[in-house]
Amino acid sequence: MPDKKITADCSSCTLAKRCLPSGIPVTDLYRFTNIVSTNQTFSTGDVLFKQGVKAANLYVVKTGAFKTQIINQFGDAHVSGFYLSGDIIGLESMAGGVTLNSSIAIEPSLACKISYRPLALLRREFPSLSDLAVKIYSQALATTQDTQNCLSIHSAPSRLAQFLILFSQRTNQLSYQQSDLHLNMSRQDMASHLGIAVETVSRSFTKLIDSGCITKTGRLIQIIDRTGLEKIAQCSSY
Amino acid sequence: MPDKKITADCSSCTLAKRCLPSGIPVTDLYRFTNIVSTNQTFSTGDVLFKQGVKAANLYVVKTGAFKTQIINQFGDAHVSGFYLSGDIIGLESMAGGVTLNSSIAIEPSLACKISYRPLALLRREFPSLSDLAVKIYSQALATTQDTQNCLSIHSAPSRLAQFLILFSQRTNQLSYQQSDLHLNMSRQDMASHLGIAVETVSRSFTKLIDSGCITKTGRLIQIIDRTGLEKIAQCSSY
DNA sequence: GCATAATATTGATACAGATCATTTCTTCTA
DNA sequence: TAGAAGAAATGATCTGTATCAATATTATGC
Repeated sequence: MPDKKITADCSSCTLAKRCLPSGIPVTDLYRFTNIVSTNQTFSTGDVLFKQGVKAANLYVVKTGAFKTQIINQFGDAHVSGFYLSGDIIGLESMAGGVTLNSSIAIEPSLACKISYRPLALLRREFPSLSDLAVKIYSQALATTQDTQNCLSIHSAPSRLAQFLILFSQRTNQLSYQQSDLHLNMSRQDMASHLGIAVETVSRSFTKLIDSGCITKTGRLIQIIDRTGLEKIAQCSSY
Repeated sequence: MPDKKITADCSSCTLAKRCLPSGIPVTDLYRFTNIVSTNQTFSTGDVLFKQGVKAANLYVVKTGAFKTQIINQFGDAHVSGFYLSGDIIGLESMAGGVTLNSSIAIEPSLACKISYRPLALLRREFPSLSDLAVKIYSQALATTQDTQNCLSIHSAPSRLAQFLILFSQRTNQLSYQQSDLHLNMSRQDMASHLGIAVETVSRSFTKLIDSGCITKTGRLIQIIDRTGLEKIAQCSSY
């Protein structure tokens, strides 16, 4: 019974404690695993969903990373967010019925797909799942506020510094002092997300390195002086 | 029994259809009115809640307008959002237990206060209220994404144009083509929210007026050429 | 209705970052 | 491993916006 094996995966998943199953009593977990398609594989550039189509699913990132982007009428894309292990994609389109953005894998990734409808039914049945939903949404809102705050910072190096701080907080939630971070996204994606030119991203990296706050080898960043980085991030924000 | 009169207010409220009561069966509405402090009055500058204190309440704007702002360690304030009639304030702090921003009235206003705790109990009891919560959160996320998108626009006039479009969509949800809009906030607040200098806000207004897209008398804006305004908004966004 | 303060606009200048061009580095494939 | 294609960094120039200063307009209290 290979099917059962796949859908029964949630109980042994390393993310289970942070993910939606934590909202369901262990004895009823099978109810949840029935509505999940676990561990779907995505290569870099693969699309989870396109902007403007019927919104039908949530995706939980298991490994790897995704971005969401919004494309306006002139075809300009803006990267609205990055999603890492444990993050949930598709929350903002649940009410409207139409996807507000596209979601794309930015490295080889695994994600679990959950349909809106059966999830809503489960939520109605299990109050603890309803509580979890509110908690997840509340945190998602807090995260977008952080991002928004970051975008309101003026100088490019400050904005990049703030981005690195936020990113390191998200990737190293367990050990805040962990200083290594792997930037999964291209400079192009970072530039779009931060609202600055690609070249300016590079130059800003150079400045952060010269100031002695970070080191960089490829896409691997090491934060040497977190306090210094925070000082740079706090300059010239409205 | 004046107390009863006040708490029984929701059934006759003009916002009831958009507000939380719509998630509760009419026959049980009294359960909801019991946990609401309706029509609390606020003068310009009055504070709903301060950043960094215990988060305990949601506020629904009945009339008037509020802003939320985040203050960093250096005392720089960033206006993260504006809240108008029907909007709900305090959603993002529900999970963490601590307020992530301050909320301040920007004109004489009325707001209804709802405590988190009893609301959560009601939500567990009424699945339709749980559905509504998800819908409200989803829409709130969509709104912040709009804002974020706006902040990623480069040129100041484009950003202002986009802000005006979004603002008019929010204030005139019923009649999209309505072209009058009253900007409740000061130039300072707009500047902070848009991440540009106050002077640049003024200059950008002048440009929008010169281009023939809008007219302006004080804080009252009239959109003359919506298509033109949208074109300006779409220029030079990443 | 006037005086004062607060808010908003306009002007002049300097600088940060966009843009285009070029070089260096990295990654992928044969 | 070499070569090609892509991504990232660096350089030079020019434009847009921040900043500081001054003026105009709108609100507010007496």
